[in-house]
Amino acid sequence: MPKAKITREMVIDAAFEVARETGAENVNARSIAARLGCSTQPVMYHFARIEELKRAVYEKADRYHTEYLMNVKDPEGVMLGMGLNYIRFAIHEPHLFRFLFQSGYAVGSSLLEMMDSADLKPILDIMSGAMKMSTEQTKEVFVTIAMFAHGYASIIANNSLEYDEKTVAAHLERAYKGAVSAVWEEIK
Amino acid sequence: MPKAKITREMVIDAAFEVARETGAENVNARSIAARLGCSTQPVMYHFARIEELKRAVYEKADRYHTEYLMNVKDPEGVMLGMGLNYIRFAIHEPHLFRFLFQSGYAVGSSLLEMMDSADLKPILDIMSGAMKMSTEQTKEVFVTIAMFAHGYASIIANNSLEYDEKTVAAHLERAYKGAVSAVWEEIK
DNA sequence: CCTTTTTTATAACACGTGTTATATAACAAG
DNA sequence: CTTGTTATATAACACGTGTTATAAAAAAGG
Repeated sequence: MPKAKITREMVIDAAFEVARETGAENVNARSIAARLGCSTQPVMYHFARIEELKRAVYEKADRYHTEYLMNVKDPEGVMLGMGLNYIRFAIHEPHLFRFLFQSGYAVGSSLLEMMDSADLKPILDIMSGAMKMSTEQTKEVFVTIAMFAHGYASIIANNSLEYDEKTVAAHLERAYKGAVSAVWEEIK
Repeated sequence: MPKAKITREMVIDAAFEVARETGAENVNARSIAARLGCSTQPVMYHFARIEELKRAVYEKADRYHTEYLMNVKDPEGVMLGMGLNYIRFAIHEPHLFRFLFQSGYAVGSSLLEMMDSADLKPILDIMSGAMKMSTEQTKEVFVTIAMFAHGYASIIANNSLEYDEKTVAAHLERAYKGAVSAVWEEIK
């Protein structure tokens, strides 16, 4: 049994780069084969259906995105930092952003379900501590910031325009301050 | 010169309905012809390139969207009302929403350019009056609400899930209150 | 009613993509 | 070195879409 020259991982990596550079709609047997300098057979050998390959690329993109968001130094400003990273991702990886959020590959969970997911729990706890708020209050601020960041990011990813990160940061910060003060207002 | 049984407008209308019901990616000569109960020729007769038809459908969708947003009774709550309409549109017309904002047909203007567009000026003035704020302050609140609404709407349009308008309205209202108080904070 | 022009129908071709068939090449085991 | 399995190459088919060719049908003007 000769071992494959073209491994499954090589196929995924090539497809990921195609998706990243030109969009996931360009992931197909022939384009990936061309990038690997081989025929379409190695691709079809590892993935009987192209759909499977796209799913694998989606999952890789999802991991990359999560890692990208997590890259926050200051634990005091986790929410703001993650929000900014969310938008920066859209600026630097618009094709991946669109693949992740506009291609129908995402598992369909509603916003409110997402808020209660196990993955988010520890992050919300960290934010909660840094912001000196209850988990419920933190969630409220988070929803506002998440929607704001997603909206901003969506516009950027779909219009491939230059955006000044300073301006974006200023807008995000204002939204953040507002969301926080809205929570304090509710108490009074 | 016999008059056409299938008019240009009938073609656009049929294409609009296809886009609205099943997505703009399904607008093609054969699907439109089938809906009109004719061959592909009447379609190609009025639109030599399918791209032209899609552009016409885009413009119709754009007008429909604008009209949808404008349907606000209470002039006191224009901004909130328009924000809610923006999200409601995504709930009820997800395919049109995606066509309008995620298909690459939108003319590429940056957010800040859009804020200074002539179309928006009168609306901002109305909001400004109702909110007892300067135009600059109104713009600041508007950016926050617009991004929030667009983010919320994008998530809804891309996940085809049921959303409770009451819940959405509550979230939007909180974001609105926060954005307003953030502006007042800046003054102090 | 006939002619001319316009509108429509039918059919075909080009091209990209998914997928499959067939055969060759390469390697591990004996 | 032979052999059998595996990995790859080449080629082909199916199918959907854009587009074009050709000709028939239909109406307006005379």
